[in-house]
Amino acid sequence: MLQLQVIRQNPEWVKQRLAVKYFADGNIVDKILELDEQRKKLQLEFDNTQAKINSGSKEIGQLIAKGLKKEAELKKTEIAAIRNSLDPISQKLPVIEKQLQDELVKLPNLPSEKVPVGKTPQDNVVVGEGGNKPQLSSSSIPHWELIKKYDIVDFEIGAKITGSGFPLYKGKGAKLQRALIQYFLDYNTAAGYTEYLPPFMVNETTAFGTGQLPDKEGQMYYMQADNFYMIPTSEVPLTNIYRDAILKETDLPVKLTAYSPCFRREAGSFGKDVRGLNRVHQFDKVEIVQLVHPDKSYDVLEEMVSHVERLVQSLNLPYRILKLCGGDMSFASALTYDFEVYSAAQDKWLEISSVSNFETFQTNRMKIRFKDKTGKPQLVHSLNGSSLALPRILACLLENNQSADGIMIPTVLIPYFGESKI
RNA sequence: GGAAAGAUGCCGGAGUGGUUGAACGGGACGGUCUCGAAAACCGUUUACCGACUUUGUCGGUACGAGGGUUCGAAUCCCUCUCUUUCCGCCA
Repeated sequence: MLQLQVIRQNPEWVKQRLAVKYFADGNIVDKILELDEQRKKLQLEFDNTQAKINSGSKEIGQLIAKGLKKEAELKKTEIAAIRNSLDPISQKLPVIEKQLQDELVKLPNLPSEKVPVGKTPQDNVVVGEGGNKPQLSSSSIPHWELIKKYDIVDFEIGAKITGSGFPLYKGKGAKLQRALIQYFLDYNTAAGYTEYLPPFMVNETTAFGTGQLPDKEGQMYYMQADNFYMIPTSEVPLTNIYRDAILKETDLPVKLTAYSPCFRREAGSFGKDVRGLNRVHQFDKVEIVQLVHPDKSYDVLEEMVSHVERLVQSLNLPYRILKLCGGDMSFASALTYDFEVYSAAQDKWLEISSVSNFETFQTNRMKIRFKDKTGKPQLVHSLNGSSLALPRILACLLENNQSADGIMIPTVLIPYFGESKI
């Protein structure tokens, strides 16, 4: 959620920045300013009337204390009349406030000045790459065939148990997941991130805090009986740990990491992009989150990108880093880098991490603040990134490392996996 | 799932209708003292909204959340949420 203050101060600039994200409805900005004016006017009226009631009530108390019953009764009817005049205001005020809020949450975050102009994924800018694309033999096969060959992931039984898109990992497949999770977590904690294991279901307030609600209900699994949502990423519970908190400046940066399964309905996805492990309803991911001083968030973003880059490098996968253009960015982000690994048997780049700076967009919703040097509370900046998402990593490992001898496990994973190949 | 108790400021904890934004204690911060520190003493210490003569003054809101009674509610009533203890069930 954008800060009202920012919109007030420079509405035209806000509209310009929104246009970079191809958010066309600039009228919302004007509507917000208008509602804000109305709200202020009502607020003033309310405050003044309430002040009269408060001082009048105090007088009544004093009159009663002096035993001046008659005068007190007189005053009572006087105040009651003022009270009645307050009713229409106190009914109208929350309505306007709600309208203002409803408009405010419709606006996406403003893209940073660093965001490349562009509308589609073709306009994203490659800012880094590494690793070598493997030369596979003609007999090489895609991962959805490899998992059958080695009997390590079973989609049919997953579908039998739950439905399509719920893979069942088996044997060495299951163990490799565990190895990857543990390796990723160890890597993150070694860099100073505190490990958490959060709840996998969250309430409405929490889902609102990170921007999943409103409007993205359809992407989350929902437990009607309890009004809970299955988390689409552990970013949601992790960032909400600090909802409504006022931190000390010396507490920053706050660095959090967690493993969790992620649940996504992926309503509307279809076609060959969803084959095998490319797109599933439940997958495992290790996430990193940071809450930082506003002056430092863009440095921290770069630091998180290189943190993830070193992790990808350690797995010996060919990768590239994209800076997303305005049109391809998510609702809440101010600047996003995507990591993609090259899946050789599919001849395709697969997204395995997305690292973003949200500036105050999330923290304004959650009211995560710190006290600056003057003692005033100020919103912190929030950032997060995948470090890393597992299924596509697995797909690439299987495809790129296939050989006549089996699938070769990257050296860094051998201590966790216990073997050098599948 | 059943029963009981409870939810107050950074923390502990008073407060059952009228200067209580909140006693008392602790913490934190500032000061005095000291070579320095401890102790002692003095002082300060919430957030949000708004107005203005905008490093300040004033008004409003907030004692789990929402609603109600009243001239006036932390205090009375209703609903909900959460916590603790006991019982039941259970990995």
